[in-house]
Amino acid sequence: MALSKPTDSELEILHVLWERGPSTVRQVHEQLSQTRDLGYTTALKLMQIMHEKGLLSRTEEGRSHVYIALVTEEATQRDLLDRFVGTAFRGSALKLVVQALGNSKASPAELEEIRQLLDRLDQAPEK
Amino acid sequence: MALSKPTDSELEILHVLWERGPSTVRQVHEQLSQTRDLGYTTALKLMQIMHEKGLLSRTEEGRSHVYIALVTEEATQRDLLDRFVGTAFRGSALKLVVQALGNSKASPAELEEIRQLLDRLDQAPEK
DNA sequence: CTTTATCTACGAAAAAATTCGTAGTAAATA
DNA sequence: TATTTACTACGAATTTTTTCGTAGATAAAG
Repeated sequence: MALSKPTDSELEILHVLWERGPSTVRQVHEQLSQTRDLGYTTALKLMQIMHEKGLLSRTEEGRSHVYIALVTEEATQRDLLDRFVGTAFRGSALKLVVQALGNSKASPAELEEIRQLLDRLDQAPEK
Repeated sequence: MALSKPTDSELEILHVLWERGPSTVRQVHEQLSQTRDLGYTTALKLMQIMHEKGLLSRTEEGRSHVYIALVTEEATQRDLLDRFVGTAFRGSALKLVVQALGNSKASPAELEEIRQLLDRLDQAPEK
């Protein structure tokens, strides 16, 4: 069964948890509210919902809860990317890559990194 | 002024119009309903809304309307990709490319195409 | 002990996106 | 001409996502 796609807000919270590691609502809210207007109980509610959905686990720590992401950043990105390639690029990962490289101002070092990845893909075409 | 991001449903309709060219609601609905359950008036309403938003233009053709996408597939993909890199990959186009290449089973020819693109980017680092 | 601060839980409003029914109209058909 | 068919327009119900206020509980501070 495929995970349900996290909403944009849920993704914001996941980012904080991935970055900070296990965190309280207070901590997550503090970080998010630096870049955007968000009430404390809004963050709380979101995290409660994410907990219900199985996206986060939590442990009691004194009178507050410490939340932990139950999905990894990598798995989530893989999943979101798959969907995105499907909906926005009609399934063509190649087109997406070309577009992404075209848009981005990648440094020579980064371009080199991609070359090396391509070489590895050539050598190991088998899954 | 930034375009507003098309919703998932709107994107589906845009795909049909990009593929078929100018089309009536009937034609769009026929195609969409092959892969998903969607009422005729739902498609109609969506296209009317998209017309109001300036995403589509339309001309009367007999007693029906022929709709045309006012945004190109390329521009839309560029815009969606920018947002997506931001929200899902925290702005790192490189990570997205690496992930996309890793997931996809690209053919040697496609890998070669990407190499050539990288070469062009090397040679023309100036915007 | 009383007040204040800090939590969670919960309900529900608000906003955004999706869906469809009904009405009205005009063309096509019987 | 009467009926059926194929459209659009429009209002509104539904669903999903986001947001927050209020209540209750417990710890900390006065």
